[in-house]
Amino acid sequence: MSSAERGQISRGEPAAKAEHRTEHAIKVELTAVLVAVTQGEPRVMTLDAGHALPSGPFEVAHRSLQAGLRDWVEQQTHHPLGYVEQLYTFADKDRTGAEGDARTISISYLGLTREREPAEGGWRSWYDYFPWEDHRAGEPEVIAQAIAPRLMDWAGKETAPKRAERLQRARVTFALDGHPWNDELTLQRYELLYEAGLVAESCRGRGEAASRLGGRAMFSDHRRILATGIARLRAKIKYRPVVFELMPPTFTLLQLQRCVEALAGRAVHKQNFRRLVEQQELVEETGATTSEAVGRPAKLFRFRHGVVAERAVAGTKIPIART
Amino acid sequence: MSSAERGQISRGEPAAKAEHRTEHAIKVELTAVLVAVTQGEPRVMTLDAGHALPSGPFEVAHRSLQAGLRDWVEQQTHHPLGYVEQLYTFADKDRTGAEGDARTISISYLGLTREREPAEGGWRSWYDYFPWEDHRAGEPEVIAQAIAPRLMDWAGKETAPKRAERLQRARVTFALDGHPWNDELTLQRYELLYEAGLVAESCRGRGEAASRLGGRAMFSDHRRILATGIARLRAKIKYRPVVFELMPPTFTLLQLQRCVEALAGRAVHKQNFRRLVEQQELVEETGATTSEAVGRPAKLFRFRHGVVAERAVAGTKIPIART
DNA sequence: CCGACATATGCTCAATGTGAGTATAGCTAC
DNA sequence: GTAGCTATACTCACATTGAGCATATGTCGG
Repeated sequence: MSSAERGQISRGEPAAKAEHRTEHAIKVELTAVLVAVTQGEPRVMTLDAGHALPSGPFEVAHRSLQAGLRDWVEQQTHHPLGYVEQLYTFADKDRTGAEGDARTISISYLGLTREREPAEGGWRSWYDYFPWEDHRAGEPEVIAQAIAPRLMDWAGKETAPKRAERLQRARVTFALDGHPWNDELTLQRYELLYEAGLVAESCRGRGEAASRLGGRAMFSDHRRILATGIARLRAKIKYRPVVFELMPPTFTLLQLQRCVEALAGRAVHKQNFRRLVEQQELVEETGATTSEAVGRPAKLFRFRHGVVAERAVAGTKIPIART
Repeated sequence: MSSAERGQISRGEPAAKAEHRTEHAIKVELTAVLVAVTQGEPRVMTLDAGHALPSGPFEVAHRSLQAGLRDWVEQQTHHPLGYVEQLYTFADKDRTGAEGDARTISISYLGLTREREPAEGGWRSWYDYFPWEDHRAGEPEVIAQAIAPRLMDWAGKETAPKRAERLQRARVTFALDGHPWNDELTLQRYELLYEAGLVAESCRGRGEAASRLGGRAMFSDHRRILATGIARLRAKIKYRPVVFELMPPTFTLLQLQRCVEALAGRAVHKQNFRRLVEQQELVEETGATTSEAVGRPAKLFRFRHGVVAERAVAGTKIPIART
């Protein structure tokens, strides 16, 4: 048994070098993408008239990163935080807005919750920020009308090898020339638009006209963080039963489907959706039915919390239509 | 167009609160899980006689987190860093060893590379640290012999509701009672053993005897970071063509299979593996064949770099045998 | 030169999963 | 009652996947 295994060891080289650091100029910021789905729209909690995500500095007093995040979010939004998972840690020098030369590290988190009644201020549809991401009613016009031609122009400014690469990226991420739409590429799409100078954030300080793509901009790199959160959530609902964090205690299968569709930004085949949800035993009937205004009443279901323990981390497999 | 979209905005509430911070006591550490596969073993680059991962503090002078990481790794290991992706950011107060009360944030990265000739010092099989993770030749004895009974004891110390939960976690993560083995649960298994006090790291400062499970311990929370890297890589090879970052320029399909098996810690069905790799057009023949000592010569292949661009982020689908 | 042996490679088959469509049931509004 | 809507049950073709059999092409010991 080595000394390390008794917890006595002190590391050599790396620890020694650590003494020379100049860490006093590094700030650590915690940022939350807090998501809820209401009235068929995926919503994100914002501050400052929709320009910022809840965030605050990590402090020595915080027990953990998550604890610090919870403190800030509950303080700023007065909204409780349920399911939380870490997203990404950003620290690019040129992306954090006009903050001088101090370095800021943003540790971002995704939070899922049920929007409380009555509807509070900060909730906004995430498609306000990414209109090109909503394909529930087919491909949004902005892609063919504005995005595609501008990306072509942008690629055209380059010469052969680089141009081909730009064209390829545009085709794959925005489903041009018959490529299939991939809902999980939200971040890649935003980054492509950023590089192409088509979002307001990439024009900052350069005095250029803001984009006319229709998406709202945000403070600092918050829109990038939001894109990261959307991409992660879209990927995750396909193999982990996290959708239920966004649902009320009981719900109909159609409500569940609408929730998934809102998040994924695309329509799903109703019958297949039911088949999958039921045969995976993710839900159980409550016995009650809804009495909505119109149509045959639907059975009410609740999430079977048992599956989380049983299959641990198995797989949810939400079917997402491909055409 | 709002002021934010012209890049003029300064955030209200959160920015104001940020002034009260006490960030001077927070250190930011960059840590690398650098992986290579040689002689059929998945290896990780270590320092300090295998007790630490390459790491160093993030400094204001670094262009980005990745740039800082590359600097440290190349300085400490003299080994170039190829493919890199962020893993996770840790900051638990009680997991970073005996460093007083200064808070340390560890931002960890996964790096993939080809081990250089001649074999250098720091490379170690990651199964030295996690012997229970290698199921290529069936379930390792340590699970039935040592892990399972001790976890049962640990669960038995609790009363009804909590005991059931512990038992369930043990069964699912370690494939007891007929549950299938899930190779991606490396981190969950390590965390379970940590909680149960069965790894040396969780006995630190408590004077308890170190575990006899056979796994090497590491400095601070480096073994947890390594577990995170293994889990991520095992998940990723199944849907992204990252294995090729670990392969030489040309290779046979069996070599590729052995590499995947080393990483996943389980055997795969040979014919199905070939079928999948070939029909996905991940590789192309070089025209040459190997002339190994024994057996029919195998065709040599190279990775088709085109697929990365073509299918962007589509899916590799490496088949992993279930029984 | 032969046969044992080892790896490479081609092919089949059953079971399961998945996308898409048809058909029927049970409500409300008029 | 019927139009119109949603709920729910089945069907079907096709792709994917796990598993195994068969054959090809080398080396090696005699």
